[in-house]
Amino acid sequence: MGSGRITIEDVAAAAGVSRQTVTRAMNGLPEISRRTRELVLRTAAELGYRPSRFASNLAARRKTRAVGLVLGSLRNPYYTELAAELLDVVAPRGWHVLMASHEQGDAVELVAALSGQADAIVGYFPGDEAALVAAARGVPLVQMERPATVPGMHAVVLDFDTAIEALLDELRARGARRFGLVELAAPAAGDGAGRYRPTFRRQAYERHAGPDSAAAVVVADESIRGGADGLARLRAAHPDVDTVLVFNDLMAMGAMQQAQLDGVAVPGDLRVVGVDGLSLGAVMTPPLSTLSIDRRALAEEAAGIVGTLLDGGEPPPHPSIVRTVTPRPLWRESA
Amino acid sequence: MGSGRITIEDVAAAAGVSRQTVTRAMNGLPEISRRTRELVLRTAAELGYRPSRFASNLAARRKTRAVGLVLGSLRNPYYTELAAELLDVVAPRGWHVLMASHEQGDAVELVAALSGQADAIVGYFPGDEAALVAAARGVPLVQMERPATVPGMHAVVLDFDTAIEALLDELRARGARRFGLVELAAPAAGDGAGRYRPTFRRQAYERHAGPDSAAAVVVADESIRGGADGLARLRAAHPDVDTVLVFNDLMAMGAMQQAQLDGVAVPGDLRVVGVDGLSLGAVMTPPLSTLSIDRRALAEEAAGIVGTLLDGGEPPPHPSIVRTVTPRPLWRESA
DNA sequence: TTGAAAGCGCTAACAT
DNA sequence: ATGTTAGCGCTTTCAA
Repeated sequence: MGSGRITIEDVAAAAGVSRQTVTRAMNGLPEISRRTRELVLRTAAELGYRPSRFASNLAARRKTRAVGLVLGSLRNPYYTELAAELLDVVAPRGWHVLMASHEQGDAVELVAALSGQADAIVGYFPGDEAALVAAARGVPLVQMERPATVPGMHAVVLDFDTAIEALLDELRARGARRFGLVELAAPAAGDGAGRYRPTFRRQAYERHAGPDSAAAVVVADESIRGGADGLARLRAAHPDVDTVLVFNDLMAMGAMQQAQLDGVAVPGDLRVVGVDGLSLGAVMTPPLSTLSIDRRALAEEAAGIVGTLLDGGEPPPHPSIVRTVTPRPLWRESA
Repeated sequence: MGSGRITIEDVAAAAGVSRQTVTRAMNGLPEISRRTRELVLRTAAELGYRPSRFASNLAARRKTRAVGLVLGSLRNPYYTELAAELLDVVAPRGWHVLMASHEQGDAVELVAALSGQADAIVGYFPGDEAALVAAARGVPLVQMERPATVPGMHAVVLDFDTAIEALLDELRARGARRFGLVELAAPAAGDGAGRYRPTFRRQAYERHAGPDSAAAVVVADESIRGGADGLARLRAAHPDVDTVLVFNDLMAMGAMQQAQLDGVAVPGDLRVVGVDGLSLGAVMTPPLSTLSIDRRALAEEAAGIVGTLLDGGEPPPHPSIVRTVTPRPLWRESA
């Protein structure tokens, strides 16, 4: 007895029909009688037959598309809301989405693993771009929030320079005099662990916050706790800060929590502004003002790039495609 | 000129080597000289060659596994935290995860689509089980929070009866006299739209809340707004309710918001308890007490079932496997 | 170190 | 309504 898997051939033999008839029954094709269809389906079920998805996709005319999505963490609503948007955007095109997060490994490892199952990979890839492209083995990569610098890498970037300049201007108009920033710390583990590099958000902040405020920066972990902790350290070092920009909304929630704990009135004593535009921010007390990133636009741009690459008719190699999305302030009550 | 895709054959021809040599170069196998490897890699890049994932997976000895995950919505942190746990659980086994949500279509449609790309599908499947199993075409289904009643369907269920009885007892000990429930409304669209069926949570509530409280139930949408709205209606109809159980934490957040808006002190005037155990609940004011569902356990049980089915050595058909997880109260400050 | 032959398991034309 | 013949594009023996 062959010990391998049960194939279409086994079913055909058991049912006393041809392979083709089994295909017709399994896939609900029309050219088959009710009787034989049911016979085939029954014997397939009895044998526990399961079509090989690789074989059927290889033989089939229409290949189904799949895109890999690499996120920082599924525990940060920013990423999951982005994932939600991407699903919404690609579902109508019939694309599948394979999910992965940095919590499971190096970006390079994730890309290598996904490259065997996806036709394109989009998301956040910290690390060396050349290494990423090599790991992708020809599968196109679309990177978020960082420009593409090598062939095979494409990008959707965020224009924080424009956005943060406008944000700070408006905050000044609302009375802000002394800014502070709770910036993202270097990742503790994985790719590039411990190697801190100023984020684009910080760079934009330092360019526009004014000389007094540019130095009022602390780094903190990407979590609610991290934000709380960061605010405490910021206020200890810079008691005169009256307006704080926090790296993202999750951390800003922690900062607001800390402010409340310390008896600091928001926005009376301290204006707090996050970045992301999470809908959850509206449930805070007071509701969180934020520099909102249009996740739908990000998802659409990324999907657009993938579409161009995969279905654009142009044969590879393709020059890097880069699109830009500009965040916009969402004024609620914390600033 | 053939207008089809670029195959390994094209690369082999262009590089003047055999197909096999191209495979060796692309996959980083040892038995090849540096020179030819680089030659092959270069010409592959120039031609824009991308290996067919279907062909390579079909031919390869080691088949990679993929599990489909069907969730209600990626905009509800409960589901995304569950997804995070599932990723953590399956990543060490090298399984891929294909994501889908009810926002993109009927459970039956989603299952049909995923069945072509996944080796098993787990998650939430409202709708007729027989139809789901038929749509899965032999791919095993593992359903959450609903027992399996047909072959091909397996399940991880939640013991709300035990959990809610214990919860209500403890609430009584804390002074609760009159309970109310904000229950989930029927979905507005998709599968089974408009057809309301009492949830297991409601059934358990009605069994244990006592005759006076069993009737104090309103239904509301699965969203923050829905929860706010639900609490308003509950209090209008049953002003004497002093303790409210809300279908999930997301809705409970809305309820807490509404209470604050109406000047109702929590937990002084009204105890509020959610269900899920979201970490975000800790950031509310006051922090949300909740009947916590152990998402890690859910994910582990589901993955365990899939493992048994796929790698258990037993040939299909398999009898339905059902495992149980019991939610436990997580006392914070809202009750 | 490289090449030739033989599948992997299925679907798509074309018969019949 | 059913069977037959060719592939799909790659990896794996095995031989050179």
